Amino acid sequence: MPNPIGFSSHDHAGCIRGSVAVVEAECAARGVRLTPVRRRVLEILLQDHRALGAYEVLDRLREEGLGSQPPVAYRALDFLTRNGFVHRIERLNAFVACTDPGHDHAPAFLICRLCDHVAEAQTDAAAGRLGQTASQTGFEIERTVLEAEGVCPNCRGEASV
Amino acid sequence: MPNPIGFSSHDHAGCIRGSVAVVEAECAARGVRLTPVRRRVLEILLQDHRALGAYEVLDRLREEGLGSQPPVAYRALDFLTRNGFVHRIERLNAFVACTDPGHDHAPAFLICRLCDHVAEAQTDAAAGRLGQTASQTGFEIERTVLEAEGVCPNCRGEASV
DNA sequence: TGATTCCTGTTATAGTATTACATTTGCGCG
DNA sequence: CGCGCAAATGTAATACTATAACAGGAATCA
Repeated sequence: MPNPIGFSSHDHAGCIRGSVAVVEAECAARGVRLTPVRRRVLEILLQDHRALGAYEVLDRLREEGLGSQPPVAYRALDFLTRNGFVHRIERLNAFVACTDPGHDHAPAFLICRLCDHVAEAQTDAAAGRLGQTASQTGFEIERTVLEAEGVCPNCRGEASV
Repeated sequence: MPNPIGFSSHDHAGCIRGSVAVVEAECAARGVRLTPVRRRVLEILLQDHRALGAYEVLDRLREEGLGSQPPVAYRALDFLTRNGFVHRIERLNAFVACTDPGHDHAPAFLICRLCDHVAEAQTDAAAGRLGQTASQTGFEIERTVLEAEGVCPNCRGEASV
């Protein structure tokens, strides 16, 4: 998959089907279960390339009778993030579907503060300047969070600050 | 100031006095007010090179009779972060005093998941791979969050995973 | 079929953050 | 001086985010 999906139009229905299929295959390969709730949460997140809060996800589940209490949503989100199918956006306390499930990667995000859309990119932050500082001091990096906030190309066109 | 303070011992009392003095001068220069609550919150954060949650800060304020409701702490923290004297750690929903107040900079953090200490470093993430992706797509980066989670040199020595 | 493990349902509660409005303080200016 | 504005604080109420704890159900495998 090329790089920064999220701010440009594309075959969205196909994009959803494709991702679900990949995740299904990955789950089978890893011997973990993509249960109905988990699958539905993934689909909900795939609908938008937007970050949704856990309670937004929960609201949708409720409408569909798939569970109505917070732990239902949090557990599904936890499963999906543990397996790399969904990423958590720390800056927003929210979640987005991974645009490239199946490959291990250190994700980075471009977050539009106007429309809340999120694009996923790749990072090698741990290899750069921060990585040098870390190795100099003996700090062992296990995970990096890299999130850039700003204005996306679509919103830049539309005047408003 | 050299680089990664936070995991090594140093003249801490002096470090606090120095930072407060710099912040005082900056406030005067910018025509903003370092009120008693704001000053105290800064000092509280300077005590540790640890990230404190807003409610931890609030507890200390309460003990000292400086305000007892959440907005008191949040407003002071907001002032301090707006002015770059304190940074917010998104990963922890918490706050640390800046180790180099007075200079505009894009901070990055090394967060130890065992002892919760935080070291501040510099970043140029917006110039690296993520910056390329951004400029290719027309995304305008305003701010970056770069936080690395792992194990600090002190905790690595002490066996426990 | 029974044991085990993983998943789900539900209640309750903990932790983080903001809105709204009343009051006070600092400060420039007539 | 004292009026008036802007900024800061005090306080109550509430919204949003997340987890603990335990009971029950479903899939898997000996």
